[in-house]
Amino acid sequence: MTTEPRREQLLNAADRVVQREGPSASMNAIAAEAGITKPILYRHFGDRNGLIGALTERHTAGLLAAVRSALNEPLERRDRVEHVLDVYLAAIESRPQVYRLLTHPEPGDPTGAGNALAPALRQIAEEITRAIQQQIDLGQDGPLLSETWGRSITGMVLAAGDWWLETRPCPRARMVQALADLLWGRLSAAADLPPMLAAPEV
Amino acid sequence: MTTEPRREQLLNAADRVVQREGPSASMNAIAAEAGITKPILYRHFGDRNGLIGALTERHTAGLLAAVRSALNEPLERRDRVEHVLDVYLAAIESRPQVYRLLTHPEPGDPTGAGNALAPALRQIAEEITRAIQQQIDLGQDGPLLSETWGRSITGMVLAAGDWWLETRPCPRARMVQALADLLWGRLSAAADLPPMLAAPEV
DNA sequence: ACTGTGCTGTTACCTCCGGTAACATGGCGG
DNA sequence: CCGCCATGTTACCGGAGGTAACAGCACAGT
Repeated sequence: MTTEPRREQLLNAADRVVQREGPSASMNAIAAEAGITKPILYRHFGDRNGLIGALTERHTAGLLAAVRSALNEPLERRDRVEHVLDVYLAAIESRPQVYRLLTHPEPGDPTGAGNALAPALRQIAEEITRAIQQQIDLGQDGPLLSETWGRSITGMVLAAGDWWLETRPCPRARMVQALADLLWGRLSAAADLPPMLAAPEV
Repeated sequence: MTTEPRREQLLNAADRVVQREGPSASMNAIAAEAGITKPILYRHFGDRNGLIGALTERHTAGLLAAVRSALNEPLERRDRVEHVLDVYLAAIESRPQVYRLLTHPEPGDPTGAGNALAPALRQIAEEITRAIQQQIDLGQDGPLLSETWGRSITGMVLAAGDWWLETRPCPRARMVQALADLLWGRLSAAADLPPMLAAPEV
């Protein structure tokens, strides 16, 4: 009963084919990779969402634990935030396909049809919310702000991380700085630029 | 040649059925709504992505123009940012289904397979980048920061907006404040809370 | 008046997907 | 020896996106 070895084998096969073909891999492909046929997969996982869910749960644990631990590191606040950002970026950098599975749930999901955030990201958002709530004094607006910010920061880092992975505009450390600077209000602190009155010629 | 009226009719039908059934509406359903059959749709739009693309382009224009104009409003920086946030939230509030279509491109898209941001959002991100670049003095890091922040802010507002639409935790104006506060570095400015040594026992 | 051209529309089909029903094995405890 | 249960199979269903081939119809040009 400890971990149901057959299930693990099937998940390993699914993992391989997802790494190779991306999250839209078909059930047939996964079954073939496992050397069997579809109905067995359905017996073990119910439906496709069950399989993908089991697959993501596997990887979510690690990412979530890493982020959570980073959120509780005993550092100055800025350093802690940078540490969290670095942990996330390092994670998605090390295994892009896996992270893509976690962060971009492809299929038409009838359950909660409009979620921007995949389950793994929702958990991260909740973790951030919790950390804000118990580490930072935001007065009576605390609950609303921390919830909003948890989602916001998650979405922000998701989008930024995707873009960074695609285009690699700078090393990771610099990206961490750029994101932390944004959260630290550098957007509001910087000086104005004189308005462009007309497009300069040439 | 001016606007190809037949195409417009078909897009109107597609619009109706998407409003009703969400972005995963089938080609058959759209054809039926238009009172015709599938091959005509394919003659006009090539494939499903073509149809959805044409449909989104229609609505993207409005949203993009609204955001762009808000970004160039002659206000104090904080007020300008709040204005942009309010414009976006008001837009997604007024027609959620349409904006779900714009912001969450459901299908397995082989083109640029990992984008967190739909085309409409990519354009918004670029708009924000441009605004930052020509309004704010960020020194030599300007280009990198503005690009990063453009994507980041877009992702942040996307995630926050989705969550807000789903759960409606507060009126729009308050949400605008919460997001602007985050961008203004309130996360870094707030006081520490004393560390919880152990879970209180009630 | 005839014919070509181009758009409108149809029916019928293909492939592939997620998912299921029904049946065939093989090991293992009573 | 007998169930029992998990393993595996083939064959199918409904519905998705997409295509081929054919049928009207309207309007130009000769």
